[in-house]
Amino acid sequence: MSERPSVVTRFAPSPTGSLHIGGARTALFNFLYARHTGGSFLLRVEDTDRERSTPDAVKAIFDGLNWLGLTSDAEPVFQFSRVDRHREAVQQMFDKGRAYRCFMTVEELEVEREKARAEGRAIRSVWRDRDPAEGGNKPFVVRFKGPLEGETVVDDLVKGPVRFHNKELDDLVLLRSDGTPTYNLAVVVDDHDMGVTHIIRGDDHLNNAARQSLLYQALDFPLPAFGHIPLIHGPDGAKLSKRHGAQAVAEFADMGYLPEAMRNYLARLGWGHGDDEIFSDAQAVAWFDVADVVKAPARLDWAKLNHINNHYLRLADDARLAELTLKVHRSREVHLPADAVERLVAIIPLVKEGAKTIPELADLTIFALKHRPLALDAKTQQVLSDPETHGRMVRLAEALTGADIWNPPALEAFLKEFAAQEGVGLGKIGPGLRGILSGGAAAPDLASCLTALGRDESLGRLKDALFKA
RNA sequence: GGUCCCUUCGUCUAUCGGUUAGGACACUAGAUUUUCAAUCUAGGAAGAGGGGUUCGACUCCCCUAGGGACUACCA
Repeated sequence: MSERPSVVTRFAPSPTGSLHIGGARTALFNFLYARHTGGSFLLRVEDTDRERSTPDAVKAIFDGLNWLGLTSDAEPVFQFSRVDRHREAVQQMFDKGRAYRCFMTVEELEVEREKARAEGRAIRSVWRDRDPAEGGNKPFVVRFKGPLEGETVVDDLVKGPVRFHNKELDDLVLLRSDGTPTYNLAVVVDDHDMGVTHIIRGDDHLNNAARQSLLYQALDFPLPAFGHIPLIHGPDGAKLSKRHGAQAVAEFADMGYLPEAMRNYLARLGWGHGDDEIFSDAQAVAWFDVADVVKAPARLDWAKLNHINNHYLRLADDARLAELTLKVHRSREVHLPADAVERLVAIIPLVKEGAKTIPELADLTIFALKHRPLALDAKTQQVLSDPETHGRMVRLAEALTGADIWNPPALEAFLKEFAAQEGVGLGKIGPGLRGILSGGAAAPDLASCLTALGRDESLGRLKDALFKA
């Protein structure tokens, strides 16, 4: 039937730091496009720079991708392990007269660089047409012998056709003087060998795409499709950096954002499907196409991320949120009761609509984890110091003791009824009761508070506050 | 400096020659109210500027301005 090879995309980070959200979005787009087309998504670690690549960075990147659920369909390829293959490719180019040894010293290179810039052209080595024997035993790099005329067109999936004059494209270093392959050579050979059909990456590589296209031609490799997506900027429009709050996906995780929320937000940043704002992973897969990616860079918008995270917090399983929230309480060194998890599972569904992140969920649940007797805040103490209010609270506690109505609607009705009996509005009861139950911390509505705390804990807190000493 | 990319409300975006330029977040006002939220209703808010092409441009072309990437023996 169809002879068209299936789509293969890849994410190819260099392990020199953490996984940034820009990279994460690139990975996401590659992942979505692969899933959308029924193809596969691969991972390659570009570790040819031995100086800067670290195992910690590799781990950080893998952790980030796993957290986001962007797992590759095959074992990750480590680029450095493929040096022999890279050298082999260079040999092929030598055989075809498409590569040459360049014995320029760094000083000579510097002079040529200046000259080329002044003349408005790309760097060319005098060794292009010289006999390598003249170089003797001096150190050399291997350069690509690029075409001097004509043009190279990168038919980009998102930017459209982009034309480059070949004379503007310099003779790339293929092999360094120590014999190791450079990035431009390695990507081309690896993408070809891995069967990559669609290269979706940041548009900081758009210029490289032209140079790499030349390498594909020289190697007789079929040209893949390119899709260069814009970078993500900070809220002020400048390149995203530390001062914008966060850039590593691990930081977003620590700040209490859910991976599914990040996926939705990141997908919507620089790509859209009509008016759809919130959508499932399945919908993203069904709808995504690189061709629909927006051409202009997008800015990170914390408010919108918060909004989306709030949405997914509402959908999330309460036990899962309880675990996440518990971690935050632990990190805050809260003295936790033995049944903390149970308490959290009970209270989270009542407060999560008001939370944007996990730390906020911690703020909203701390009242339920307090140990009796609670320390009451100044405001509550003041409210209770009023004899009338104090008396009313005592009557409420007594009435509550006799009632067997521990569910929100019944308790709500009960409180209203009690207020009516007392001849006052809820405003005369709410602040005091709330303060007693929460100690002054944020808490949901009263009926929910009572329900979540449970009869014993609720009555206990009332007793502590009203009958102490 | 050179090459290349980009430019619709504050932000993310829809529009693919004919719309009162739509939606979302944010914001403002009101409603609700026992805290903080949440929720509901209403509202303000955009085609960088200038030339063309066309009966008709946000949409196509050119110029200008602004932003960005690349210009490494980094990736």
